[in-house]
Amino acid sequence: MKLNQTAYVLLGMLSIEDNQSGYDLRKAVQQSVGYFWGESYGQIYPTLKRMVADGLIVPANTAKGAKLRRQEYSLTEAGRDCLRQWLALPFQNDPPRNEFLLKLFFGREASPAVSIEHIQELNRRNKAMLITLEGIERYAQTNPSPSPHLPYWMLTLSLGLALTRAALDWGAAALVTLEDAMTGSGTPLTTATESPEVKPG
Amino acid sequence: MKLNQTAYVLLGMLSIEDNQSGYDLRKAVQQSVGYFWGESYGQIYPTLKRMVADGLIVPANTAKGAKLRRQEYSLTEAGRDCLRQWLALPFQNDPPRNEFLLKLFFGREASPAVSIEHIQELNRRNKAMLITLEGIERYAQTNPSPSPHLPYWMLTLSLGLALTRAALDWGAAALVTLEDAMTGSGTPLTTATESPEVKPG
DNA sequence: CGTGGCATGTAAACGGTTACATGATTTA
DNA sequence: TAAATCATGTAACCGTTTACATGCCACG
Repeated sequence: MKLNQTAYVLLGMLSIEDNQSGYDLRKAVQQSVGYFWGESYGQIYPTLKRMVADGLIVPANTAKGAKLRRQEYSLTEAGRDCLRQWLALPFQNDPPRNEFLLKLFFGREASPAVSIEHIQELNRRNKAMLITLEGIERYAQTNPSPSPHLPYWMLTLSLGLALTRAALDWGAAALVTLEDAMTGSGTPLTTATESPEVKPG
Repeated sequence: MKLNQTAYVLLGMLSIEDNQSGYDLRKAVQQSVGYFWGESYGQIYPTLKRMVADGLIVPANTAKGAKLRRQEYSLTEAGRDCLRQWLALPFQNDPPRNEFLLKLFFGREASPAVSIEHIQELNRRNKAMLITLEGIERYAQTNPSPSPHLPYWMLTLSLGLALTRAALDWGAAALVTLEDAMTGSGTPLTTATESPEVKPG
């Protein structure tokens, strides 16, 4: 019984809240771990079937209502055990692929304006991300929840905040570097014959 | 002619240094962009064939030596154009999948010791990464290269450094939080009723 | 009555990794 | 001569995304 990562996310989500449908789980993933994890229906539904076959979850009929044709699931003991075992395993470094950094690395082949635009776009995305994360942080602080999950959630949140802020700081400095080099007197970036100095600090 | 990302990496690498074989390119990728990009032979060799068929690169015989049976390639004008067009396109946010954060998010289901161990492991990996990146930085500063690529390379390097340092700072603080909560008097982590404060600055 | 959200699912295609197979050359 | 590295390639497999298909329900 070898599972894919999707299965573990679903187990985790069901460990937080039971009796969720595939649709619910997709939303839950998006709204909670969405900024560092994604799942698609094409992955979720087949995986749920498989997890039922493996005895990790059981179909559970909606107690109240049951208006729509929807299938909810809940964890079995085996499912909870499986989740715990997976949690204790060392985490894998996801195969790192950062298209932004790749384009920046090859930036010399294009006009400096291209790299500048990419950095500005990165800054825009990071600013939006920061606003989102700060909103969550504010919400958590003003609506103190007694959930035992909260400390862990706040830790993931604070890493997100720290990385986003660090990237924004870098972005501001990088723009200055590139724009200086672009408008600089003797050493335009694309035909540099001397190595421009990267100032430490 | 729709290309995969691998093709663009290879174009970029050949734009930096011409006449490289599949083997060379793999090494070049590992040694330069390895900390944010990976490529395997199973991807590189078929892609090279395709790029030849598409006229983006041409097989070039080794001028000097040619001892080993190896096939080198060099960029065509079409290949260079193709690279430039791609560079100017907006970058995609890679589907973000961070298994470390996922396990931390579900941490409540395991013992706090499990999450602590994960953070310690993350810190170990980040420390190693920091040493590597700082080594590259030191090398670049003591061996000033006149390469016009250098400013771009240094930018990618400095982002790597900034993110790694931010993650290490977070890791130290997170350990304190978790260990405090673990040994704390009234509010063990698994039944926390107060949200731990995330100190700004 | 139409739109948008709820809800489930499948099929095709893709991109990528892994394992395997082969053999030459260099270095110890 | 053994081991490490150079060097190329293929086949199987996996996980994932995307597009497509279907249809119900609530609300305006």
